[in-house]
Amino acid sequence: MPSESARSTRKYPCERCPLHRRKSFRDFSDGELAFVSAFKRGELSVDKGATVLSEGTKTPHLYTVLEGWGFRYKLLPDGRRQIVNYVMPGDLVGLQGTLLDEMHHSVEALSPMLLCVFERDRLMTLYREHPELAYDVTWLASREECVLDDNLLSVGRRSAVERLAYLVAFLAGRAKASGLIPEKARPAMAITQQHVADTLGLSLVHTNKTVRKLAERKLLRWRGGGCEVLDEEGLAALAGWEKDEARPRPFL
Amino acid sequence: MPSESARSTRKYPCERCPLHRRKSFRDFSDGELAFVSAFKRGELSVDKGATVLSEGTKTPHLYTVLEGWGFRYKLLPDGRRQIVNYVMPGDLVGLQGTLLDEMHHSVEALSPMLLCVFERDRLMTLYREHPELAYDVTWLASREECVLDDNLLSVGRRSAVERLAYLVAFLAGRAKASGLIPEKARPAMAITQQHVADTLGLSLVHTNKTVRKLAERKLLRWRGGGCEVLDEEGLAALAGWEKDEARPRPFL
DNA sequence: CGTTGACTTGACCGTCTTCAAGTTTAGTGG
DNA sequence: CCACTAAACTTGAAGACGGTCAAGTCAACG
Repeated sequence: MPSESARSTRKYPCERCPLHRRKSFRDFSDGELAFVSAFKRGELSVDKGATVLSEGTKTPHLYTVLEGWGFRYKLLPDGRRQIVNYVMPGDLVGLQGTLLDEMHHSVEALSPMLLCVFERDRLMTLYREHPELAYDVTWLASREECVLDDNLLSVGRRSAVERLAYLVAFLAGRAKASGLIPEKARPAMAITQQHVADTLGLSLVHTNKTVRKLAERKLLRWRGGGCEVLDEEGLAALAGWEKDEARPRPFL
Repeated sequence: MPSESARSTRKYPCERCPLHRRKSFRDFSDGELAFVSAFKRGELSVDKGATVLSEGTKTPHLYTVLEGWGFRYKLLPDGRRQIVNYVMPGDLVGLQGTLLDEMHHSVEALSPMLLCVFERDRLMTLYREHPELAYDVTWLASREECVLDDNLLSVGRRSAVERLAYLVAFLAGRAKASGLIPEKARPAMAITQQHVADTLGLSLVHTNKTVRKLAERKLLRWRGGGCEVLDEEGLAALAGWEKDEARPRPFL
């Protein structure tokens, strides 16, 4: 039974999608679930450090992150790198490549990742048959835009200390909401100071000294190749930022 | 005849929409034209310097820029301002406010502007009845995301001179494609150095000195309250950037 | 002809970068 | 378990880039 065996290579059929279990994500109707289930064409799992999507290429795929996390980045010809955002469970990856024909950024895994695979050619079918889901796709694109606006404000107008505080609070908040890290425990994220530097538009050396400053103020701690958040509210206050309340959000 | 007089207050009925005339914008089918025509609820014209949309508010409207241009920006509590992008003819304004419930940025006019007014509550109808148009809306959101990625790369990783070169080339390219300025003539944009500073994440003083440097290199000229582009390719080369070819793009 | 907003300029200072070492940690094979 | 290696993190010193302060000039407008 080939179809059965093909099915069985999937870790998660849509009915048991790990995202549905989380209260921060919205529910599907039966019709939607059936459609998405058929829309899903497989799963992609990649190692930590692997490139998921590459600038300048055209993939036939579109993904939703199921497990793990990674980052989106762009490079200048001489190698300078800017991380523009992070991708976490529930995020749609590669939509730009689908709509604009070609990827304008790359995506790399920060941990082992599991992604749900869709086919870009069938996105129009989704738009035709499930307007509510199409609306959700636009919602996701719009929220990404909103996050980018915030990041731009940060990089353009905040000092190094404020930028770091904002980034850490932002990542911790999203990681909790997406189920990447437990909601109750102290947030901890496996990330390198080089990544932080490339996100904030700072040098590695200065990033290190800035981390040190926030550690002295007992707002965070750096240990074992990762960042531990000690005082989420203190960080947010320092950045002059308030997290918007987490209402159930859509996903595919 | 009230309905007649209501109609006549419009400068542009959709059949004579100034955007349709431009080759950089795609064509509507008859059905789409009819729908959009009914979707349109009015026109909004604002003076130079007026606030079109305000962070934290909820408008019942969604707009497409017909004439003029403006900028999107965010503020920190202490007044520091970051301009995140510019809006030009054909751009959809206020989509975030529609999907995310509340505006997360403000929009201000850089010239007198004329905007086409839609009602946010009817966007779902558009998604249900015209999937192709819904797809276009997502396309627009996706392209905005792409531009923001580029701006973030610029602010985070380019030097002041490179940043300015990139911005000017970027604005000139978009202004021509959107019909804001004539395609043939030397591009000139009425903008203040304070706006440029707030876009690039620089101080006004340093922006001025940077403008001066590019002027010495004969790449641009500042005169009469605006910026004149002398060497678009030289600017793009300096920024390490290449403009993507202009294929017909969607709009509402 | 005085006021206002935009642009200029110079001097000084601080943040952040670069360079050039370190040290610590985690992973690997003996 | 230990030695070896590579990657990540740390630290200090010197200097560049960009910020701040404080005066300007200039053009447009009433």
